[in-house]
Amino acid sequence: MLDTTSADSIIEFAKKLKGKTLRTACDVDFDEFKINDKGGYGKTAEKYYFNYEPNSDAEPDFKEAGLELKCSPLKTLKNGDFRSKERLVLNIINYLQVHKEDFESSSFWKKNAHLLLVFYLHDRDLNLLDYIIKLVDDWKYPSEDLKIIKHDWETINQKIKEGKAHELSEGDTFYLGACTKGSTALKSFREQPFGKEKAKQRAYSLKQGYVNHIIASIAQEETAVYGKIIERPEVLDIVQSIEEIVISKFQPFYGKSAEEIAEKFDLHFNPKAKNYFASITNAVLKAILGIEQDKTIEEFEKADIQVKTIRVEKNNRIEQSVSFPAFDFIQIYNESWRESELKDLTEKKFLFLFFKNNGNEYVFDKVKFWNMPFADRNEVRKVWLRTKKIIQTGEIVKGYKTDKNGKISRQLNFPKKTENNVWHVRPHGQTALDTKPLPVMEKETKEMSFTKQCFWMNWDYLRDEIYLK
DNA sequence: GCATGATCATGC
DNA sequence: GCATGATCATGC
Repeated sequence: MLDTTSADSIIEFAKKLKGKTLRTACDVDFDEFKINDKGGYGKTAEKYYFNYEPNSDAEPDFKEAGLELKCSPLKTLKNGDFRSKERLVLNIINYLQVHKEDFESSSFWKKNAHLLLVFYLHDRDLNLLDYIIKLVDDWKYPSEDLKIIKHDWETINQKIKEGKAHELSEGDTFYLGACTKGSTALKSFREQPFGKEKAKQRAYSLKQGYVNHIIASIAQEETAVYGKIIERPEVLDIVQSIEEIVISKFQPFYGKSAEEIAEKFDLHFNPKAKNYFASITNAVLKAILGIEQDKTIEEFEKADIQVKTIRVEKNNRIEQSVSFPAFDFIQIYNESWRESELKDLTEKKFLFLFFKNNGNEYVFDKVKFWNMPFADRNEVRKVWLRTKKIIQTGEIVKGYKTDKNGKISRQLNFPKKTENNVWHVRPHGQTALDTKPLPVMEKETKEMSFTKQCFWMNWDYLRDEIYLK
């Protein structure tokens, strides 16, 4: 018998879901219901497994036990490991109220201090009732994480107090994000207390990287995989944030050459490799932060930080724009901007490591944390929409060019660097023959695949908005 | 074998 | 000098 006043009893009951599906776990004839709406999974579990009516109260779902139920999808990696399919969305940020709260008495903390997590394996071909439940456990934030989450919560509050709720971005924070929630329609815009501009509705959320950390922790793989930057949580009481800790650790190396740094850490990389500087910075990042080389940087993973190594020339010119992984034409074709990977990327936090050419070598210049300002995110959106349009029409190739060696290259219609101040599209594969499938036949080549492409951040945008600022 | 994080090479 | 299409070394 489920005792809804006891957290232990509820958790124990929930754990019986492991290995089952909602259809097999609930004593209900689901053929009588139609369940397919978004959020349907959690509602169904609440109603038919835990036997209570879903609500949107400010209190946790299991009020007496202080337990908030969250159901969330997993995906499987090629090696069989589980990862979170998405961020974990928590309660809506009430812009008109939260500025009066402090963390300990906040609506966020009241509702989400103790989570009951049900992770199921998502499969687009299945009815949600048939998703297999893989991991079930409760979650309380370890004290070192909680300090970062509290700092994140305060960062979000600060922006609201400055009348900038409409400019909120997930990249503002590390573990706890302010993610958009609800439709893009006008009705999902909200008043904010200190600004005239209406702000898109957002919810507190645990970043995908942080959810992965929870999953690893539940699956007890954690110690094998992760290293930590912050060994002693009390450090955070003195220093303000992850940003300041990382920057302070890098500062002693400013002015040293890449070779000097590599030598100091006994690192050996091929200087001709295109990722030479990235290899060094990645290894040094770990060395400086006191992390073993075969581990990943836990705090960075949890916060989904994008690390980019950049070479700057003497005149502050940055020779190369910044690339990202090749995109999937079919995915873009099927998605809206709101669902897109690129929209997520524009809300991520970046760590840039700059090396500057002093005439005969590249010297470690500085590091900079950054996330994209509101107005520029909209520019990226425009580039994405144009890219999608081109994929939809199948008009990718504009023409051909032959160089003096008789080598033919194609001219493409994808958004070029000259068309937008922030962002563009260019090829990104092993060769021009390295392709990905298309949803619509390319009109010129008559092929159902095309040379891999990716989004790029314009180098002059990087120089003006990040390096020189 | 391919994703990744980059740089190279050509021509205007 | 810079835009653009193409390509490379590495690691898993």
